[in-house]
Amino acid sequence: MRVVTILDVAREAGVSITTVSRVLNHPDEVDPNTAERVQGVIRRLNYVRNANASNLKQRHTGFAAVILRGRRNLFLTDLAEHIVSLGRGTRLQFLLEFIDERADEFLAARSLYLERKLSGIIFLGSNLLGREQELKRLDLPCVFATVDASGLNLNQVGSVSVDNYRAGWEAAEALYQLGHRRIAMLGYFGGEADATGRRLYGVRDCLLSHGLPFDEDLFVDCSFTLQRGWEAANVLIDRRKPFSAVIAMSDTVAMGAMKALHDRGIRVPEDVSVVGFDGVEQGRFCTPSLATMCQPAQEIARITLELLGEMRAGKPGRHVLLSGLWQPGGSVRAIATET
Amino acid sequence: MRVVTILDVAREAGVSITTVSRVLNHPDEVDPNTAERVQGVIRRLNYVRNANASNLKQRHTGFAAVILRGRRNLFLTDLAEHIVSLGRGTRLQFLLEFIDERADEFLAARSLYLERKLSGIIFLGSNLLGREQELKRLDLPCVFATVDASGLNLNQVGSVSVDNYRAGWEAAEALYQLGHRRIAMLGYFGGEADATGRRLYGVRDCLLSHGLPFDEDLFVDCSFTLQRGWEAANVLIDRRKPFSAVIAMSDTVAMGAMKALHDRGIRVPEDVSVVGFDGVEQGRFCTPSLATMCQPAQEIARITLELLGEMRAGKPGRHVLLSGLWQPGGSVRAIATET
DNA sequence: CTGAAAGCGCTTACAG
DNA sequence: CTGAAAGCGCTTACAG
Repeated sequence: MRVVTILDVAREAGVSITTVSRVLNHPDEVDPNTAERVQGVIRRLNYVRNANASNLKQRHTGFAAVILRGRRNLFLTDLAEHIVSLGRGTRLQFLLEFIDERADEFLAARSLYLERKLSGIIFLGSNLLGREQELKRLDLPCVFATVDASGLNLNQVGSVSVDNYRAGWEAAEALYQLGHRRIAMLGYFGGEADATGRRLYGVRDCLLSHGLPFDEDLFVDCSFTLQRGWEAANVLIDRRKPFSAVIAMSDTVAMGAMKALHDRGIRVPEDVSVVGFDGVEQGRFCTPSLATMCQPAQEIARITLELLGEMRAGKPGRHVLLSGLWQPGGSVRAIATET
Repeated sequence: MRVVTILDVAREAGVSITTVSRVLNHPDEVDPNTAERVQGVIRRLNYVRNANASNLKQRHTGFAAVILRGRRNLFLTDLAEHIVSLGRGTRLQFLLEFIDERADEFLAARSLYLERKLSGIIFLGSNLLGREQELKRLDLPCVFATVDASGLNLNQVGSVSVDNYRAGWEAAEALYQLGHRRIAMLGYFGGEADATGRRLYGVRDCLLSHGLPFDEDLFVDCSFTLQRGWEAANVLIDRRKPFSAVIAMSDTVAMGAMKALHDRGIRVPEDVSVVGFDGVEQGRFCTPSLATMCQPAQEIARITLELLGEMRAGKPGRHVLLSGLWQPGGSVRAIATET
């Protein structure tokens, strides 16, 4: 396959390669007529710039890694897809890495960095707890999507996430308003620096604010797969403590739990209401449809790229907090207030 | 951060850059003592080769693209994940591209190739129909996963897929044996060169072999998302032609259809049995669980990498056919044979 | 076994 | 607004 280069375009358009390059990189510095003619030739010849040559000059690799922790997490997969797709327009190419939910994402980041000389890293579903040193060592623009990293206060770090604490609170409040008092929780207590940990704190504090105690027996720790959600709900049921609602820290877990409830002859929402977190498409197609606290995936993806771009341009990282959006669903119902 | 180049290493080791390059690429062509000394300097200086410069000169870049057509196709996403994960051990790095289900994957492949000088392409969910010329033009190792490309007979092309025709036949046969005679189909008639097209032919021919006519009214064309499956099932219901079972050409479509049936007050499996295709995890957590014809994702991923490796080593492409595996589920039931 | 030199395709500071 | 020329960091055919 004969490869079309910038020289072919230049010859065909009767200009120098400098001008062609300018049309590509700084179109406003070129005479509009010339630019148009060159563009025409580019299209006609199907010219595609050689990224290797381009990046060689510009002294960067044009690669950013997207490290996705939690292979089976529908929301993160979705988010990754949005990011990769949005990135197509830009000069960045994304290397998508899937790592295990409880694997070390900083280790993965570091070896990728050395291998590929990345110009940025995007972390999806990371847990920041006690990792400040590792992060500092990385020394390149990092964006955390879905986790608030403002606590770290590093220049090369930005983040975008929903206000997980508030979102957790609001989800619990929604159930409280519907009359629920015995609310079980399925999730992972990752602590203050963890997205889902914050959700749990939000839920707990909402309940406490209403004078409801945090009941250990109504909490089951689980990681974020359908299978684990199913298992966790079974554990919960086996404890034989009454509950009228379940808040799962992700839709995937919620869907696994719905299945478990059904398998045990417990009806949703007649016997138990179920609430998820994330707003994945699958939840809307469950039976009953899953009520959930949505994270705006599109917007998170867009802002992630924006933040990465800013840091690559030398600006300090920012930390963006978005609101969760409550999505009603058939999986919850109002009940007579429990005593 | 000062970047260490091959020149720094050369100076430090007291040799030419040619020799350093040789140590990197053809160590056996260098005097062992020299090689060792250079290696020492490389380590001491933490030299990492600039991939852009290297790739600019070299034939193969160490990058292969995975082009996933059908963003919302759970099975393909799963498969992509397996491939990327398996690839971690090898020298290949995968660039994952998501393109729209009915977009042109060869166009995407071509521009990625030109931009990044790929050393291979993996197509997930491709439709080969009439694309032989485009494929030939690509002129680099290509593997089609989930589509049988043996009909093309190109040296640089390999494929691995389940025997979709047979799998379609067997799914239909399973329903036939349970007494079903009026079997509706949801999917996309992509023709002989399309994975799901073959499934549909298999279903049709199985029905014909039992003397059942192919009824246009019981077929609805739809692409592979939950939403489209939901819509297609509604179209089907609106036609008011009786049917006792639905075969969907993917689990995603089947799950959308189950929701639609439920929304319209039609019970699964009491009123209608539903069968999917793929074997995604979500199907097992549906209510009722989805009976489906599984594709072995792990194995497809493994063989895909194997085939790519073989072709990069100069061997001709092979075409591997696997068997689909029938997975029973609560979404089907036996009925009294219709007349 | 080793090195000087050409060149991969592009970008940009400089001169006009 | 445009072009000639230097150079990004590497690989390899060629000569020694």
